[in-house]
Amino acid sequence: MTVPHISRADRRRATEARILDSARELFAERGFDRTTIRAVAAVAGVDPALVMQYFRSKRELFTQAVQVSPALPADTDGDALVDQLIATLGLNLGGLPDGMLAMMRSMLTDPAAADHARATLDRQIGSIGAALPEVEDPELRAALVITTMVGVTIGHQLLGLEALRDAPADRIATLLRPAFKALTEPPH
Amino acid sequence: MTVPHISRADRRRATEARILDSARELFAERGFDRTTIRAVAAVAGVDPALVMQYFRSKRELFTQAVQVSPALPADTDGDALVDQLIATLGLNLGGLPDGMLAMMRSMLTDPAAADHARATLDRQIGSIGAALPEVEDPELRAALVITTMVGVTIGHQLLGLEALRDAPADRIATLLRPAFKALTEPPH
DNA sequence: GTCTATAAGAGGATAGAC
DNA sequence: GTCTATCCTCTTATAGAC
Repeated sequence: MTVPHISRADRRRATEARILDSARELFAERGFDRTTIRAVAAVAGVDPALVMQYFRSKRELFTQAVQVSPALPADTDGDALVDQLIATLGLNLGGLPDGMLAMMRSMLTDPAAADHARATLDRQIGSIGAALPEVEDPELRAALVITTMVGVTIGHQLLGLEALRDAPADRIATLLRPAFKALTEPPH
Repeated sequence: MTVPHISRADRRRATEARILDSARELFAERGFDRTTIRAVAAVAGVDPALVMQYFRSKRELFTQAVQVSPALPADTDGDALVDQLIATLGLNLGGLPDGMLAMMRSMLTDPAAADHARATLDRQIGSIGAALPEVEDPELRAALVITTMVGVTIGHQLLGLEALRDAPADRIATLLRPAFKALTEPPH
């Protein structure tokens, strides 16, 4: 009977992953400052010192925890774009990955998270702006679309505003569609 | 020659106001957690212990610092509303009062600030929703308008996104107007 | 009334035992 | 490799001197 090959390296990776998951969860819930190494360790069921052993600092742990690909919008052009934006928003409202929530949660109070967020959002804005070639100020329009999504997501996921909490995601998407169209359309 | 009547009470009020201003400034810049009593005292040019003497705790200082009336939209109805929203946004982009910025800066990481923000935003949503009697889901639409303004304000004032930083406020307002109209209009 | 001194506690990081 | 013990810093808050 073959022994299952759970090497030390495997165990280590498993533990590391568990720590990372716990960290993401707590960072998403409380932000960078209020999340302690001790709390992360407690949730992961390990010793606090082990967390420091694996990741070298709290900052490093955070950096790795929020390292999630933000799913850049594929470069379709024109009308399909609005559909795609709405789809992305629907996903967002359905539940953003913890890594992304952690970044959003911390971006207003932690400078490093702010840099990360700025870079990510600027990239998305550039990408969307490039898909709007027929209008004036494509980048500005793209920025307004993205910040709208950020605002709605914050209101829904991070603040839990009454009027948004109960609303079904597809109803929100339906209402936002014409707004996005208006933002991305040339004046008629 | 009349002696200027600067009573002890007057001096005290002046000092208190200076502390409050410094606090607002720092809370708006760094958020609740990263603002220290010591830093507030330093900026105000007083002793840290004095800050504690006047306000009883850091929390109390914060509460008083963010106590700004959020300028509820007057209850006009229908089309004037969009104009008013745009005007408010224009003001926001021109520079929100520090008290408001402090609240926004902290609302994602400090539960008390989150409660305050939720209450304020819910109130504004209710007020705007009440001014949209002819459409379905007026509260949801109002929430989307408000969260859009929050998102744009965050991108502009708190994150300083490239594409928004350079844009003149009235250009932003012009682009957002049709989006707000779309959000507040019944389907045609 | 204002400041000095310090208590009290939290939390990140480290060294070394096992 | 994992945990114990501890260090060190920072910060709020308080007590008491001047």
